[in-house]
Amino acid sequence: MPKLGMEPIRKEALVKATIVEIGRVGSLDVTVSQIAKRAGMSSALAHHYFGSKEDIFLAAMRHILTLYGAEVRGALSVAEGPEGRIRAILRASFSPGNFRREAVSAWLNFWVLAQSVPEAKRLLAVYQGRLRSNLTAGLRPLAGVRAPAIAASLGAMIDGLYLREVLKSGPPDGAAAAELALRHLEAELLRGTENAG
Amino acid sequence: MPKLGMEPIRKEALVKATIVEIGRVGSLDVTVSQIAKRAGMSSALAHHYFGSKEDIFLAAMRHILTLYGAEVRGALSVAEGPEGRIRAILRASFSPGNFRREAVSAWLNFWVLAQSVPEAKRLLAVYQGRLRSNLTAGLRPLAGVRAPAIAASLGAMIDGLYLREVLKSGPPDGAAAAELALRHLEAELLRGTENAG
DNA sequence: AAGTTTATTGACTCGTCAATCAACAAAAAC
DNA sequence: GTTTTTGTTGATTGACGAGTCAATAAACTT
Repeated sequence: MPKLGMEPIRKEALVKATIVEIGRVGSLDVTVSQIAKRAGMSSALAHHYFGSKEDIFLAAMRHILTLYGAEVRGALSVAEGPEGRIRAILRASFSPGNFRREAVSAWLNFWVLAQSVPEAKRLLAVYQGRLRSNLTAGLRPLAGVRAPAIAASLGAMIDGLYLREVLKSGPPDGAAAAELALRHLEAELLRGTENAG
Repeated sequence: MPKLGMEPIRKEALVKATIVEIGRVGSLDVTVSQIAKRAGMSSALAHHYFGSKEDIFLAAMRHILTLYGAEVRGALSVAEGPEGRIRAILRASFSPGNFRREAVSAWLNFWVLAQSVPEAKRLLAVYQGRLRSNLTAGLRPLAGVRAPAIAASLGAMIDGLYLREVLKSGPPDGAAAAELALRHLEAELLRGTENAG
């Protein structure tokens, strides 16, 4: 009993199933059949809607990036003042959702994927560019011309803290990571005032 | 004409070939046959010396970690003074060797591997522990009781800068990354003196 | 010299998996 | 009401790959 307009529904189900499976296995070694089964359809249908396995992965990556982007935008929309905006970005970056097994596996594997799949690399560049842009905008009133430089180092700090938190044994602590990032920012701003004064 | 004592030679050749292949492909999707071929032997022999493909990967990971450790030790051995020791660690961490394709792929994939293979996770923890310990020791004379905290953030900064440098388009610039890490350190130390004074 | 250990590989097994295809079903268009 | 479009799957193909094994050969032991 084929209902019409299934395509977007099926695609979304496949994307979500892909992320879950990657999280379950911890790598990209997931079969199209596994994904399709979790999404409640045959593997043939997965191939029908997405042309290939790689296309499924890329769609999943876009979805993860979209989720993250939405989280940042949501946090920014209720933030007040420059420091509030920076805090909002940190809160979004270190939110519990980003530490769920699926998200962690997704990010780590997308970094690997970016090594060999140009489109994956492009997507990651888009994400990094947006993060840098958001940080720079938030920092401008606080750091003036030094905003871009501080945004760059803060961006690296965010990635590094995330990686640490994710690789360490035991439950990740996003709040602690955000705290450390803020301390880094404070230190950088402090040097700015010293140089300026 | 089987010469005796081939085992260590074969194993080393396999480990190096594994790293090269991972670098070439950009992922762990390398076959034992590919590795064995590059190492100049049959795949059966690879299975003979290492029990399984996973064992080969873990040996390769140990090798990468050993290389990195040796680089750090070498740089430390000629370093003078606390700041010199920190600089040495940064120089080793951002050395050109760590930005070679093989090393990059190795690190990224080992992070992924650590998600599902406990031994891989353990090895990464050893590496992180050593880095933290080295940084803390070097920072002690500069930062006193704040040394451990600064070491933690500097460690995250190192990983984050490495990741950025590795994921960005264009040739990586280890020197620039080391420079940013040093600036971060300066900022942290500056705050320390302010609080102390 | 007979037996054991080490080195080595080609051939093989057994499984898996991405991708394709033929076929079927229902809705829409004409 | 027939044709076309959309949805769907079971079955199949074709390839590949990890791991095993029997067989061969050289060294070392006794």
